[in-house]
Order: sequence, then C-alpha cells, then structure tokens
Amino acid sequence: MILPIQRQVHAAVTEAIRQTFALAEIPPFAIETPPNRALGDLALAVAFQLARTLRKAPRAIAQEIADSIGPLPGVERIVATPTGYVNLFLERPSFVLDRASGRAVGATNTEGKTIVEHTAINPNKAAHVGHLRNAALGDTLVRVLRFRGTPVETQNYIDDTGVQVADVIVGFRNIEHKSLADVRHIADATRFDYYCWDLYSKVTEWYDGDKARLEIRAAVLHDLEHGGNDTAVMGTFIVDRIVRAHLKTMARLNIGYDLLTYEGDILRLQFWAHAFEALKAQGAVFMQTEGKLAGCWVMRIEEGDARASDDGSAQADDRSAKALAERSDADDPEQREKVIVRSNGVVTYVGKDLANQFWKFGLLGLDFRYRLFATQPNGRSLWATTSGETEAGAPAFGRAQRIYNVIDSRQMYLQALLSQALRTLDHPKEAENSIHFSYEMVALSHATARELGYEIAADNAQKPFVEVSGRKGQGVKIDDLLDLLTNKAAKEVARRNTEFTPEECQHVGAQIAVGAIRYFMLKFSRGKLIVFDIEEALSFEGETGPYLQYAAVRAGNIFYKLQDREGISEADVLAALDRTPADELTAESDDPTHDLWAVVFEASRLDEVVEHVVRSLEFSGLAKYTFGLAQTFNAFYHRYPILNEEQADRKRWRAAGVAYVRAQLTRALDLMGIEVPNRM
RNA sequence: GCGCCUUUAGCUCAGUUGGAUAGAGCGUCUGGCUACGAACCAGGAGGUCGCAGGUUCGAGUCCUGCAAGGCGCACCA
Repeated sequence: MILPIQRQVHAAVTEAIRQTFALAEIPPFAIETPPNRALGDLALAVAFQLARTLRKAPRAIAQEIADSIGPLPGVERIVATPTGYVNLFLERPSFVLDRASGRAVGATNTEGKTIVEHTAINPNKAAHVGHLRNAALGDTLVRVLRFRGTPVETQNYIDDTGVQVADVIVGFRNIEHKSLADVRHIADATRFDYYCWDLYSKVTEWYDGDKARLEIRAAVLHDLEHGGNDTAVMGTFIVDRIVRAHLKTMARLNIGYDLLTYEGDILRLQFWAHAFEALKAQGAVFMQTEGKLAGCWVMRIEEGDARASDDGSAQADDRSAKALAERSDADDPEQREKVIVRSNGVVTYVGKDLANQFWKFGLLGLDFRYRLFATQPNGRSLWATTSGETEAGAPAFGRAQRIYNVIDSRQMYLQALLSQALRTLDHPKEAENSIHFSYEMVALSHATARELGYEIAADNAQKPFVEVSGRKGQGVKIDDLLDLLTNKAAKEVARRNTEFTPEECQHVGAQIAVGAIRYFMLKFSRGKLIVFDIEEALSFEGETGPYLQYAAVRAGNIFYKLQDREGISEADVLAALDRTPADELTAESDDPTHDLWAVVFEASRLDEVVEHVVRSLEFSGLAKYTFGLAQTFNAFYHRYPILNEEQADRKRWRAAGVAYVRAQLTRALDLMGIEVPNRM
C-alpha cells in the first residue's frame, strides 16, 4: 500500500515549500508515479505550478524543494531532475519488509453508509449479457468501496408489478391457457427463466397481431397492483421463481446482495402515498388541467444544467433562466412535464422510484418490513422487503448518506428527475449524493447474432451491431455464456492437468469462465458501447481474466514447490528477512523496469488505484492496472529464477517479493469478483 | 429541435485533478519450452490522437465552433 507514504510526503513537501518560499497559498499538487523506476518512485510536478508566481525556472525551484526537505522515514533520497520534477526514491528493503509482512495497512475511510443499487432485472425472463454489465459494474463498485472502508448496503430492485411480469402472465393464460397449477408444474419441470424468455417474445408477437389485446395486459396490470386476486397470486409465484433463478445466475459470478426491494411493497406500505403528499405540499407536482396531459399529476422538468454545488451556480441559474424565457417565447409554449400519476389515478414507475429513493435516504418517515429470503453461497444473509410481519434479526436498512444507482445511460433523464425532486423538497445534500452510475449498453456483433440464429432487421443491417432485446428474445443468456466458457476452460484444464478429477476440472473451469467474463465487462470504460462477440469473449489469451489468474497461479506454484522441495513456508521466508542482505533490491539493476523492485512497487499501488477508481467510477483503470501488474510479474518471473537461484539472500528476497505481489494480485482480482484457482 | 455520450495504430481499446519518449491486446513478421507450467516471454513493423481555432512554460487531456456515429427527450418500466 502506497497511500500512507504519499500522504506523508505530501505533508513534508507542503511544509518545505512554505518555509522556503514564504508563500501564503500553495496550489494543490499531486504525488505522481514516474513512468519508470529508473527515474524514481514518487514524483512531484509542483515546481512547474510554482514557476509563474515565483518567477523562477522550474528546475531551480525543484532543486530548492529537494534540498529543503529533511530526511523522511522510508525515503532514501530526493532529487531534482533537469526537466523540473522533484523525484523521490524509496528505501526499498524496509518498504518490502513492511508490506510482505502485512505491517503496512491502508488508511481507514470514515465515510457514512452508502447504498448501491444494481442488477434490477425485470423478473419475467432469463438474465442476458446486457444485465451482466450492470451487475458486474455494480458488484465491483460494492467491493471497491468496502475495500477502502466504506460501509455499503447492496440492494436489488425487483419490479414485480410492472408490465413485463404482466406480459408473461398474459402469455401463460391467454396464449398457452395454463392454470396456476400448470405454471407451477412447468416451473418445476423446466428451466423456468428460459421458458419465460421464449414465452415473453411470443407475447410480444401476439400483441402485434391485434393491438386490442393490449387491453388484456392493462387489466392484468391493474390486478397485479391491487393484489388479493388470482392474477396477483400467479404473479407472485412467477416473480419468486425468476428472482431465484437470477440470484443463482449471479451467484455463479460471485455476485450477491443484502436486500431485495420489491416494488409491490412500496405500494402496499403506502410509500408512494406518503411521498406524494410531500411532493404536493412542496408544489413539486401539480394537477395539469389543460392540454393532452389534463387530469395527470405532473412534475416540471428543469432544462439545462441543474448542478447546485459549485460557485458558478449563479451564472448557471442566469443561463437556465434565460433559456427558459426563450423557450416560453418560442414556438413550443408547452413546458416539459413528466407524468407522475396518470389520469386514471395509477402512479407511474417514476413515482414509485421517487418514493424508493426518499426511503433510501431516510427521508420518507416510513420503513419496509423485512423477511429473510435466503442464505447466499458466500454465507451472507439475503433479506427481502415484505408487507407482512418483520422477521427477527433484520438489520437496519436504508438511511444512507450516499446512494449509487447503477443504471444504463438511457435512464439518465429519469435519474436527473430524481435529483431534481430531492432539491425541490429542500434536500440539496441528498440530491448531490444521489449518484447515477451510468454506462453504455451491450449489443451483439453481427457474427454472434447470426450464430444465435437471429434475423437482422433491414433497418439494423447498416449498424455495426445488433441491439439486445428481451422483448424480441434476442440476446445471449448469461447462463449459456457461462456454460460455454466453463466447458471450454475445463477441457483446457483437463489437458494441462492430467491428474485432475472431472469435478476439479469443472470447478477450475468455472472459476476461469467467471474470470474471463467479469474482466471483459470491466476492461472497457463506462461510456463505451460493448459490441459483444462470443469468439472474442471466449479468448483466454492476452488481456483477459485468465491471463491475470494464470499469473497469480504461477506465483502460488512457487510456494507450493518451495514447501514441497525444501520444506520452506511463506512464513519462513519472511521470518529472517530483516537480517538478510538486500543486494537484490538495492544493487544497480540492468533492467529497472522488470526487476524485483519494479514489480513489488507496482503491486503496492493498489490502494492508490482504488482511490482513483472510486473518484472516477471508471473500473477500466482497475482492470488495466491489474493486467499491467500481471504483465510485469510475468516478465520478472521469466528473467529471475527463485527456486533455482543459488544465492540464498537473493532467493529469499525474491520469494518475499513474490509473496507480496501474489497477495496484491489476489486482492485486485477479488475486487473484480475473480477468484484465483489453486492450479489451472 | 434540445440534452447526454463516442471519435487515439489494420481491428478492439487504455491513457491518473494538463506534465517526462502517446501505450496495451488482437492480427502480422522474427525469435525463445530438458517446466518456479508457453493460458507465457523477448523483439520488429504499424499514430497528423475526427477537423479548425483558442488558453498555457506545456494540450490526447481544458474552452469555442464544426463533422460523423450512438442514445435519450411516452399517461412504458
């Protein structure tokens, strides 16, 4: 872990600048990492920033700073470069010793409770690769926040009263003429989420055949929302089975949750009614009496930027006010309004979600009741909301200081509406801490769509991708993809490890499959549309999850063999390290970018990378960092033998370094939800 | 029409509050297995960072304009 040293250096440099140049105000400056270890381990570009105010050359300033910093613990020397940087070289043996022995612990974060909501798949069909991106991003966010000490509650929103569930009910009843008993039988006898996948696309076609059939859906929807009828019973059954199928799929990917939030409970427990009163009281919603929205309760939509935090807000207000004025003069006199309650009195999804968000911040004055839903494979309890009695042992849910909603970028408009509602109700802090973690969608490549037998519509033929559509039944199901990857990997494992049992091959194959798919979902930045291609996803070479796992496995093998051949354990290696000459680390190296120090130093940067990732919500940085670390390790591994190294002191330091790199690599992979197999 | 996103090597993408020689993977060409496992490593070729201005000691990164492509702007969720 590198952050503690960085903070200490930052403080010392600030003090040195203050004393040397007598500046009232020191501009904020960062501790950077030089491009390679030959230049140093930590770098400061602060001399460039000071050059103007001090009217001196950066190089001279850098030199003065370097000279004025006293000796620092852990720092061997400080140099000013001819280009104007101040670079620091760390004291290597103590650095490695502290980290390999686990003495250097990262700083603990003291942030308040955070809620991350992700996955939120409509409970009416199997999960596909589009959902996978959401869950992979969401779960990694949870892991990364917890790593730095933030308390996190993970929620999965279940839309059990929406049209999608209604559609499947219509399919069972009006197309297949099934009773509840029939549906139960089908659920027990088939892969129910797959069955519903096909049924759902059939329903879509059925509606297309005669638009009047949509009235059947409306009636089902009405029954679902009101409950206490046969439709609601069938809906509850279908939702429960599909949700459990989704949870099983996600568990395969090492993804779990703390709470399932059911939309039905939001209605039954009067959350919406409560939120509605508050919105009305503040004038955030009003009854429209004219135009095509007459009879609806609507919310005005603020156009333009609505950020309230920074000091440019006055200007921003000016601009948006001007924009509004122009708009009202313009040819479209109607202001933008979003319907919250329909003219028939039924609340829209937006209304229900508003109530949910208020609850998350503890602003609603109401709480759900809770039931234990399941115990997850990792041992964690999974709770669900209920309108019935609360079971004993339920933890305190909700009341967060910050919430992240992991939803694709198409929902940006609605997410902005949520923030607006919070501001209108005079909760600017909550509005600011309500974060839409948005990302672009996943589409299919033409080759993969063809492989799956989907016909490509004429209007989509020109596009380089095919949109995933649950409604049309077009998409790659997560379980199918995992099966494909697992079988391929298991076959390879069997080829390489002839002594493995079939079960072992399957187990390791599954771990590799998860590594491949989760890494694939994280290596692109959020704003990039992923064109999913099976061929590409099946690759295990190059920049892939299995490459990272392989590096960690290799590091592990060294210790298995060390124990096996020489009876030396990891603890033995570390025990006598402080008395071992450290030439391996300190002597001039002919390859400063791939030697022991380079790889150990790189491994220590995980905490810094995590901080950056949390700030930017850009997990490609974590993926790329881990890949780079594995690359550096692999290069080191090829060049520097450990088991066969003849000089005992060198061997010992290398082994200690590898132990640390292995631990950090394992941590980094864990943040991405990827396990390291014992062998592969 | 308005808003958001994207544009970097043949292809797919990284690029850390502006900073050191713009980097990976794939593909391609060359070389390396008597193994701490080649799911690997070393090396070559491959770039006008969409275009045009601007700010700065310094711009792939910030600002303005333009272009191309994607998404959104429902009494759907």
